[in-house]
Amino acid sequence: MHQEDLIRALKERREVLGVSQDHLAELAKVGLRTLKGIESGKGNPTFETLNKLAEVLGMELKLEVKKLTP
Amino acid sequence: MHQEDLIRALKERREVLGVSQDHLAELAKVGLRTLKGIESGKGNPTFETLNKLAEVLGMELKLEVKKLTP
DNA sequence: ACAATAAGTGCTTTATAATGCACTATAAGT
DNA sequence: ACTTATAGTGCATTATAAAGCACTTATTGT
Repeated sequence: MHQEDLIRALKERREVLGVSQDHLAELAKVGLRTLKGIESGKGNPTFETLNKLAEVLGMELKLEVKKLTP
Repeated sequence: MHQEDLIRALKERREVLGVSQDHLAELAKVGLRTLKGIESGKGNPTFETLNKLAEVLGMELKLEVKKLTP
């Protein structure tokens, strides 16, 4: 999953849940500026930051061996 | 996936492939010190660093909506 | 026991993620 | 047109990830 895709997934999930950046940042205990930066494609978030956001959004980060695409 | 689990998965995959930290760091274009730090549980890697390592190890990072565990 | 390979640690520097604040831009509703 | 809410941007500071270097443990093979 490339960075853009991951960010898109994050943002879409937030929007589906009808949560504002403001509110999400608060719930996930992430700086609002940080969340704004991530969603607007700037920067390179840390695992911890992504995990905090994912948690609140009912998502999870996974690291898996790639399946063959037959 | 918690940070420890993700790191364990990374390390196990490297060992299964029989690749040294040295070699993996070189292939993934990640500093050796950085990889050592990550595998020994220190720090909080960025998405980019994890992705570079995952790529070389034939793995991928995913962000998914959590499935219900019934 | 020794040598060789791999993994882990302490210290330092450099690059940059995280954060807050103030501002602008856009959209949605009245 | 004017609020109101939400999203995005610039700038500065602080915290910390990334990196290199030198060194210390394991671990493995002879």
